Amino acid sequence: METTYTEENYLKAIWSLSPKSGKGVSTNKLADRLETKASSVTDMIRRLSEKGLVDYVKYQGAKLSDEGHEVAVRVIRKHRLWEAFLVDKLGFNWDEVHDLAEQLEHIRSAELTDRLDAFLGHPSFDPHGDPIPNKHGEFPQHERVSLNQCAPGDKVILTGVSDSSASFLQFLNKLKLELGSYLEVIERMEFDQSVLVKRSGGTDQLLPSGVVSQLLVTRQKTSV
Amino acid sequence: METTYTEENYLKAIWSLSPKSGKGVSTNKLADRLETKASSVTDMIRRLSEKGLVDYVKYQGAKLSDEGHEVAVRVIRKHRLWEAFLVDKLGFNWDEVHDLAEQLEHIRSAELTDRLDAFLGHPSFDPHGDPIPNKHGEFPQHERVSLNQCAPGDKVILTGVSDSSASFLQFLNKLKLELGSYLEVIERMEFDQSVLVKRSGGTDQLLPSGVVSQLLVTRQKTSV
DNA sequence: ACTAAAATTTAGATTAGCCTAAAATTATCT
DNA sequence: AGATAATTTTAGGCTAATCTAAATTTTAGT
Repeated sequence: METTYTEENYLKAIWSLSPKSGKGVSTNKLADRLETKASSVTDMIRRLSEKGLVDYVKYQGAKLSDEGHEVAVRVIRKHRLWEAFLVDKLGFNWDEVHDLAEQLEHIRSAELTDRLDAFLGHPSFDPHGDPIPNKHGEFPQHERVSLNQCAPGDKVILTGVSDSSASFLQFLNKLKLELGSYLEVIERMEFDQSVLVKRSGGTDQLLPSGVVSQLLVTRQKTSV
Repeated sequence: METTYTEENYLKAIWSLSPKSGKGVSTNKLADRLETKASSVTDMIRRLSEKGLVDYVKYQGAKLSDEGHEVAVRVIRKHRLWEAFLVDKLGFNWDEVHDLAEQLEHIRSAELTDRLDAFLGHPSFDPHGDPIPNKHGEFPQHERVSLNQCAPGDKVILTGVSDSSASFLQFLNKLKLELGSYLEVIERMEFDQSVLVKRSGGTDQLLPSGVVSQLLVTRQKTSV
């Protein structure tokens, strides 16, 4: 089955917006994500449905079919591998690579993808900390939680962010936070829900609640 | 100026088919190269002409404008750099990479192109021996020398002959040598000054000294 | 030079992806 | 439940890139 760039972008958007409930993704949400109009989305969804890539019932949003899911995961794999390449090999900053990967993810060649994967040493996570599915579409095991959900005493590694906007990523740079950063939760401030953490150097740092809620971490050790 | 993939492919085709005479490239030649119909070519040429990328006079073919030439060379630069990447870094064979490079050449990012260039060590030639223009669009100097003057280890492209007699050219055909052929000098035989070379397929071939002295080559990479 | 052949352009259609405006459906609020 | 708001779909059009078939222009042969 041949898919166009645009179709792949729709499938990817449906994948990432799909609620755990198993419900369809609404037309407006897709239009919003894809920066297009609801009517265009309806159009495309119907075409994807005719191709068997999406299950679609009028007024009930779009769900990926098994085949659509496969295509979406393949594109996501390529996106994340290219991001890893751009950062690890070409020296880009992790906040500069998204738009480039949006282009590179559509290059068609399973052989290229697999060779790139090998060249990079079969990485499990991309520079944003997102998991990279393997060639069979399987995601690596990992349990990530929001820093919000951590208790004083938790020792964690920053493995991802919920907000990938440039302004947020630049703010993180200012805070000297990056993927792989080690943090120990000291205390959550009652006053405004900001969180005091200890950094690997031993220095303390106060993280505003707006930041805390966007940080995804993997627990190294849970207190209590 | 924004250019679509298709426009870039047209510009590239015009570039590579442009005769030295300075005449335009004919509609049919372009249709042939681009595997499309003459009427489609006329259409596109007119659009490129309106954009100022091509100089076009009805029935007289297409010539690149200065701006069109710039665009074409930028695409060619990307194509050849990606080919070098695929072969040198990912281990593809040089005859497997063309179609992939046809996709990758359209990735839009001067920054990426320049970083890739640096990552590859600013190569002057791609795996097919074609010169890679630098970021200013300048092609590397190619100095032609007689194959006689090459040392073992030199990697060269056949770019000319000193003897244009029919009998010599027919002999070259027999030897399957043509302009653009890639050769790696293995050894010069003391006995009769014939030269052992490795051809692109990996096979060795012995060239009699009479032939060697008439072949003009461009060094891709000099040993020593 | 004239005519036949070849090359090129024009005319009119098609498809993917998008748009606006209007109509239809579903959700929400008293 | 009924009215209104929000969401979604339909209808009708647009553009880029392509096609076929017909018309035009150039080239080549005698």
